[in-house]
Amino acid sequence: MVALVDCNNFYASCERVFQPALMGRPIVVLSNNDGCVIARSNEAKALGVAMGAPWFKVSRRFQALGVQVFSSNYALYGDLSRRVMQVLARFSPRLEVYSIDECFLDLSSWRGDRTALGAEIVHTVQQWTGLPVSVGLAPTKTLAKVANRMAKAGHGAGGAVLDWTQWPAQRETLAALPVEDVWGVSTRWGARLRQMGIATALALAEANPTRLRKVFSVVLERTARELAGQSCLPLELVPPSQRQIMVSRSFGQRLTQREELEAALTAFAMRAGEKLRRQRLRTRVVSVFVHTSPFDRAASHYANAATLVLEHPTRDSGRLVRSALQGLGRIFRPGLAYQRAGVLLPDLAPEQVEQGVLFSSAPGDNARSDRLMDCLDALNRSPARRAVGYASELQGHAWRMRQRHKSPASLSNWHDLPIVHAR
DNA sequence: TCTGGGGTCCTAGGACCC
DNA sequence: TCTGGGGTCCTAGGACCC
Repeated sequence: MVALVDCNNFYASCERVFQPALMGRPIVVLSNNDGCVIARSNEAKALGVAMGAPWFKVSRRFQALGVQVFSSNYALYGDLSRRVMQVLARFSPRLEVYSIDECFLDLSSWRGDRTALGAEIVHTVQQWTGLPVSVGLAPTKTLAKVANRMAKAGHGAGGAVLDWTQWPAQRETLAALPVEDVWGVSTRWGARLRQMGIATALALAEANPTRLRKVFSVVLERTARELAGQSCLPLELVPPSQRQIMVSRSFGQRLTQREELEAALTAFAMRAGEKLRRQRLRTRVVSVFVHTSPFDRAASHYANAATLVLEHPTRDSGRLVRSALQGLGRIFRPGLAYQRAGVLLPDLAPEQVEQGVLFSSAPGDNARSDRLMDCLDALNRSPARRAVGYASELQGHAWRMRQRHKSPASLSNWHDLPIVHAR
């Protein structure tokens, strides 16, 4: 038995925690660079704001309707997410943090009233973090997703809680659920399934699993079996080690100068190094990519990547920066308007095990480099954020993203701490 | 003027091994 | 006329997730 706890309209709800006056009002949160709509409050959904809509195209219309807009504030969302997960861990030590706003809990050993437990989870998270959540209970993860969806729609017996095993209208619910709304089925597979006459979750649950595996893959077969009540996706209680690290951004404006791109890639490589070291990993490969905007009509689209295989795995930001700039040298074409770039570390290894190299001339990371990196990380940790870096980052700042509607970092910056006045 | 940023898994095919 | 049978590893591409 598994519970899926999912925060309602997470980013929008986070913005309300420190601005309660926004309760009941339509809110949207934008992607980096204030590009697209990536989260909407229920009120904004009701007004017809589409998920993924380019904000510059629809902002006039919706701001006239009173929609409040926010740039994304991941410092805030990440901190609130951590707090929610801490609360949930009190209810079951066996949990899988599935995403920034979702968590699966193993309740198979819970003997009490499950709906009551769900209601207590909803109440506690609300009271301790200020965030609304919904709970779906079911024998499989995929069905827990369905149950959560029903709970959010207000069908649950306990308000925001729905126990699938107690739900009298299972078949009707699955029959009314479009197949592409099932977890693990998106538009492409949905279209192909419809061609096969499988248009609803019920039809998928009753489809022949072997045929699904043959036509699609074992992934869809599992989804179908899960819908039919057979658990195929175990809880991942221990998060597996990360396989790759990526840092990439769209620029605040188009870049044409190589030095500007170098500045951006320096910052990205630095950030990648921080992520690498936080997880106690090294990388053997540094890949760098740039591209122009696919939406720019004037010029033809250019996208390219360069991959550098290092002689020794490294966790040294200096090495990452040098490799990234070297890679850029291979793919930079003058005269283009670059819109985005990134650094990818696709081949990670644990920090402490290192494969030796038989014919090696270059030195790998040494104790001195390790100490330097630890020192760098210590200096750059909050509150002295971004205290020390590499000089090539100073060659330009035009790449930095637009964030015209950002709320304060109320939980992660002393200067942004809310002040409560008492009388 | 302006269109996000991360990740994962699976499969097929090619290269290699004995 | 005719040329085996079993493996592994790696990568690219395509799908999915939030």
